[in-house]
Amino acid sequence: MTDDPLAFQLFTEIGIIDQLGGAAFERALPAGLTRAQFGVLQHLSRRARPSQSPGTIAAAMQVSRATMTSTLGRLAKRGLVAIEDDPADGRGKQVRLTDAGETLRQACIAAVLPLLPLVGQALTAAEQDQMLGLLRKLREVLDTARDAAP
Amino acid sequence: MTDDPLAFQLFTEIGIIDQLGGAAFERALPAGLTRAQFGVLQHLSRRARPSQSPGTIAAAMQVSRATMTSTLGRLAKRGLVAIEDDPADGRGKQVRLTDAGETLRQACIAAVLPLLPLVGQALTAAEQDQMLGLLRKLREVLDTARDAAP
DNA sequence: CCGATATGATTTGATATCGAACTATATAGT
DNA sequence: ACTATATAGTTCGATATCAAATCATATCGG
Repeated sequence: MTDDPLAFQLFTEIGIIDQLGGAAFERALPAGLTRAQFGVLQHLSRRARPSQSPGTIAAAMQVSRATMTSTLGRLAKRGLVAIEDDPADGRGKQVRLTDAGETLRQACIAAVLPLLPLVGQALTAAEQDQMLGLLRKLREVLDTARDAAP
Repeated sequence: MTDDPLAFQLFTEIGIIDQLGGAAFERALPAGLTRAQFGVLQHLSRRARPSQSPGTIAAAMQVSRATMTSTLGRLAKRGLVAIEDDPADGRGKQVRLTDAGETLRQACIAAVLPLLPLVGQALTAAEQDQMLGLLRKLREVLDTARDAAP
């Protein structure tokens, strides 16, 4: 069970943590919001530009445009974002957070904050820092490899 | 963008790495096999017991029984595993790897090995070791929290 | 100016995943 | 023995995700 190559084990652990952490996260989120949906709200609220194209958001979230179409559709149906035609480009759309979206986003933050100490229970601040550095290095290489391969 | 709590950033990186790594992995896998399917083949081949119940496999893979029903169904349809009634328990099933499944599993390993050096490109062996230790600590806490919460 | 190519978004069809409801069998408790 | 409860597996309806195909509009080249 532990005779796999180190790299294999790394991805196994990462996959499990993503699953466990994501599940805990969504359990805490109000109103049946999903991680993907919260991610979009969070992304939109952090941007200086009040409105972005679906493609830009998809790239930032590292998902395909097809996925983003579907997620944005659900958010729009709940009135959390507004999607309008881009006046500057007939093909494009522009997405912005509505007031309801911003309100719910803040509620999500509040709902999720209590989970954070859990990480502190596992790792000291120094360890978290260290881990973040390692994860970033790994992510950058994977990112580069992806751009190169297809 | 980086003013999130550390723990937040950790999970963000982990999510992205899981996505990028998983995508690269599945691109390398032959015959449109998925990570989930490969995981089951791999799990079955590593066990001393030649046959396991769906529930046991689901627990080992950290997914719900419902998910495993669906994945096993697809594997069985391709003849990679055999599913039979458990003679000792009228409710249960027993799953085992077929010869075709074992053959394909080995092909998967061969197809995927070339990806591993990618990790070495990002992290030294010592760093990988360190990271694995940190990931395991985090996973264990999340695992315990999950068992406690529901 | 127009045909060729590129780009933005959507649709379609597949897989994974979950929780909840359901079926069938097993086990416990009295 | 019989009812109550627990467990194994499946089914259902959502969501996320992707690749490929499609549609509309932009842009480029000549």
